[in-house]
Amino acid sequence: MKITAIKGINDILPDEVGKWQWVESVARRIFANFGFREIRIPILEKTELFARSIGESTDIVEKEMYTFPDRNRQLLTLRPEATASVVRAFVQHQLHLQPAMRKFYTIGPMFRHERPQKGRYRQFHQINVEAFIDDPMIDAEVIYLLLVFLQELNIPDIDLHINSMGCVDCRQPFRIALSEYLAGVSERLCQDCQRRRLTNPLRIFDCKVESCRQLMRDAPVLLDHLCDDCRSNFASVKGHLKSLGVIFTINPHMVRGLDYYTRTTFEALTPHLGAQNAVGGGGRYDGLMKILGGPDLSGTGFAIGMERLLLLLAGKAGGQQHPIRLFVASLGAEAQSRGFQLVQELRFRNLLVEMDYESRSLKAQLRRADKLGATHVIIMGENELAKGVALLREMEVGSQEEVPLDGIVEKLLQKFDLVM
RNA sequence: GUGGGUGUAGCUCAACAGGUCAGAGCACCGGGUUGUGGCCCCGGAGGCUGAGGGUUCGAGUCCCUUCACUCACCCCA
Repeated sequence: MKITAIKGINDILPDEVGKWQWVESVARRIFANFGFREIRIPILEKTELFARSIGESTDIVEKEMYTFPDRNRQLLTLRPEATASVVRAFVQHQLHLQPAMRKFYTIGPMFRHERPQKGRYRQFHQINVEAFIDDPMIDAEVIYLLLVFLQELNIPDIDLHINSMGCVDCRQPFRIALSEYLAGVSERLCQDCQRRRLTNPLRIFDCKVESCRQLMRDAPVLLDHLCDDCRSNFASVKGHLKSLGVIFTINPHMVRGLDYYTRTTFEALTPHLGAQNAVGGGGRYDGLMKILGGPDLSGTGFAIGMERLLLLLAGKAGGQQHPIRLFVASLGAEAQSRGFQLVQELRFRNLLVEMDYESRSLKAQLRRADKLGATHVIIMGENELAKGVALLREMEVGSQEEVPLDGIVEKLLQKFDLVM
């Protein structure tokens, strides 16, 4: 029985890594322009952190977390999302005392024990952005940043949906109104929604069953029940978005999976992800930091699914491996040893060089050099060694010239413009 | 957790209704040039056809079990 990777937890092979690095570098560049600073948070946290932040009765906490006791019998969890950790770190290090430290991003793996499918894996990667500033302007900025980033990557057909989830004050009366409505139509809901009605009524807005959708068309909507503060806050966010030329759809039925969202929520949707439709999503969370024992600062953030992003990028060129520049081919033990030394010295001097470690035919070595994309090859055999030279072959044209071994390193560095 | 699809060489896939069916292309290795790449030609290596059991004279092909992958439901990035 061969040991394989765990279901839904995949290797990223060298040929794909270029794309990952490219996406990450674009993210770092743009986020930096927007004043966000990278923060690196642990992959493992105390289970309590997620239970308290995400919400005890969410699917994530109830059945999707990788949770286990460590050797001291403390319950630990592989993070299913990043926001809780960023907030925890912010609170733990008292970063609110440094007013210039309010905007963060982080990139890394998350874990959820779900059945894998297209665009959904048990270990998946997110790019997260969080800003702890209480102003509708920051909501608009964060949304704008998400769109700018996706645009920079040339992701096609992105549709931005926004909604407001209100605050504790307006959500409570609304829940009651919704529950009353649902109780009235309960028998006409699908099986799943019958269950949702009691566990998470808001989710019924997400149901794909046509009959449920019809019923929900007449259901009360949170947007109509916003309190004055929330209403004007939402208006302000929309105003700022418009001022930035952002095109959006107000989707009063959009529901997000984590309990901590308040007021502004948003998703970047695409039709190209199979059963999935969100590449990125996020929103504002008012009470989270206080729940986690910190100051009462609100936050706004989003998460982008890396794998989903890469699916949308598939087929497009993205970050190639640097082709090597020089290949050193040698014939005979003596020459091979000299070649080995030459290769290491050139590498030390910052040149991308490769060689063949099995003593193969010159033909085989040149073939390898070609495969690796070398523009030049040094050929060293007994004949050359005896004359105290090496051959420098230009692959493109197939010409070669003799180069004295004496001072060959400097000569090559000059050739590749690497002399200091 | 539930349902559908698929499992044949490293990769992508063939093999009519069970009977030379274990193959092709790419990749890999070697030769064509006693020491010279890409194109071309020739050759080679590589698979107990996911695993186990059953039906049959005979199974990659049919049946059962199991595992894996995949898509979808659920849920979410």
